[in-house]
Amino acid sequence: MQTAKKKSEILMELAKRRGIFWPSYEIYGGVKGLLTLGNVGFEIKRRLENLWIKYFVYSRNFQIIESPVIGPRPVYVASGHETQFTDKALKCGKCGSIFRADHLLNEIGINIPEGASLEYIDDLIESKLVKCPNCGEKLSKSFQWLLMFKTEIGVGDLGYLRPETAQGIFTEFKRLYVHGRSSLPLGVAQVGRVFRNEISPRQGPIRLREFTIMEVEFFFDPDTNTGPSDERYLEETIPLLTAEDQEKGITESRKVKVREAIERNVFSNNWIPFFLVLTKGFLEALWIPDGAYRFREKLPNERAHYAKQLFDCEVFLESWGWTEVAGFAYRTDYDLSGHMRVSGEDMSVFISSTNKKVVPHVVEPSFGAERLLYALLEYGLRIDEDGRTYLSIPPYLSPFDVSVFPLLSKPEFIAKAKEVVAYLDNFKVNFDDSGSIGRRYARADEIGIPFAVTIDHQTFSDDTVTLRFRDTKEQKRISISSLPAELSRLLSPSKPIV
RNA sequence: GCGGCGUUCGUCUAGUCUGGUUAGGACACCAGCCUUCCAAGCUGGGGAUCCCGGGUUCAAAUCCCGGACGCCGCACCA
Repeated sequence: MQTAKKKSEILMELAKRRGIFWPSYEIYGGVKGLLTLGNVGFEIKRRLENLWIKYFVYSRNFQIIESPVIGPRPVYVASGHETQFTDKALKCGKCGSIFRADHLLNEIGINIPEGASLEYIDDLIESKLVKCPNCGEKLSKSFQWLLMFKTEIGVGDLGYLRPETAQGIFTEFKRLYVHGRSSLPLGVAQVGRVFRNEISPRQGPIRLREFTIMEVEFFFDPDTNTGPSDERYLEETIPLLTAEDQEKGITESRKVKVREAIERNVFSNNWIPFFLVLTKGFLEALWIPDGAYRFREKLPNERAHYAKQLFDCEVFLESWGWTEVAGFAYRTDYDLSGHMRVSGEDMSVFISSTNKKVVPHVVEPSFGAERLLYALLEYGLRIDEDGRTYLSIPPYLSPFDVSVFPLLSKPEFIAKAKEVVAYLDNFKVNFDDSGSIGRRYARADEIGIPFAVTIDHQTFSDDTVTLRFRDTKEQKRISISSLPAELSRLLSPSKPIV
């Protein structure tokens, strides 16, 4: 635990020092929950997003779109966020403690209905003589804490910054369905910034007020689209912690075969386990080790308002324990039906095989990019015996493809190195000619650059260079002309397992 | 929001209790020399309104008050 603490501190220090990420607006004192990604962090995150797109969009032949960050109020009335994505809170006038109204009333055996008004709560507090549990004083009138950021569109029209990218897909469903050749199932993805006005964000890069979500809205007809036709996912094993297990007091996940879990009716539909298996392969491609992640079913009281069933993908982080990096929600037809009701547009589609109109159901895999970035870095961070710190992250996620160094900082070496840089113009190259060669390797290792090409004396006689590997420090000789092919091979990402 | 602790060059930190010279160091960085492979060496250099605001004092990094931010606990976490 002592060394574990140390590791996360080293990582945070490295992140600031080398330009991965740091708290935003520091010259104005900083703002909680806002993060700036530096030159190195930007590239790693962008490559992480690209890998996600490869796994969750291209490999499935899904659509990907980009919708506005700002939405007019009715969108978030229809989605239920305006009333549900909110906490009704009570403040003690004396000691200043804040309580969630529903929790406080629950403790004295009163269940308040969903969406109860503030007046209703105030009446209950008044009539039941509920006092502050901390100091016993009178509680103030209840107030609403909305987790969405409010804004104004034009003059006077209330809008919200999106708390998820999903509504930008649901609202466009009719057109997206046509673009998808009017057939189900239909997957539409989006990667983008979302905003949540947390009361008190903590945990550095883990809990942010503005962050990046990568999500798929997968639309299907529950009667006819019962699961993927390619059944390879059924044979895969995943670390699973079900709600049923948790209710029995079990806290450890179990490795279960998907086919067997389905037979035990663990999942409300087969698309959820399919996405869990796809995610397993994605985490492996991030080099998150086996045993460091699990899929935990959320208990009914932990679920978002729109979810009938919800699994979290949790990664174990040294500083924060099991941390949610992705959620898999069965949203049913909740969202499309909500938009039908509020907008008056018909969101149902015709299924020819059953000759019926249905409002499609939705399964939503949703990933937090910054949390995955942090997990990637934490599991990549290595500190060896002589104190060398380096990031052992997958080559295809590193901030540069390759370094090119002159062995000596002499003009002829530098000139030759620059020739090689120019030759490798299909790669993102880190060129560095300052300090000793060892120092340059160390600097490159620290931000996870997987390979280094060094121009040495022999280069001048036979046009070969050394190719050094970050994780092993080993080197091999290779001709300059075969570098592009060799690097391409080394940098190619792993493929989805299903 | 509450309570406790903290915030000093890019980074880590000494100094704060006990107010008093140019706020010291390490690493990093820059220039030059040296150097045929893993944070080497030599010389030189730049770099800190001591988180912000106010107060006490002849004098504040240091003491007091308020705020911001961070960590820990409480609460919260769609």
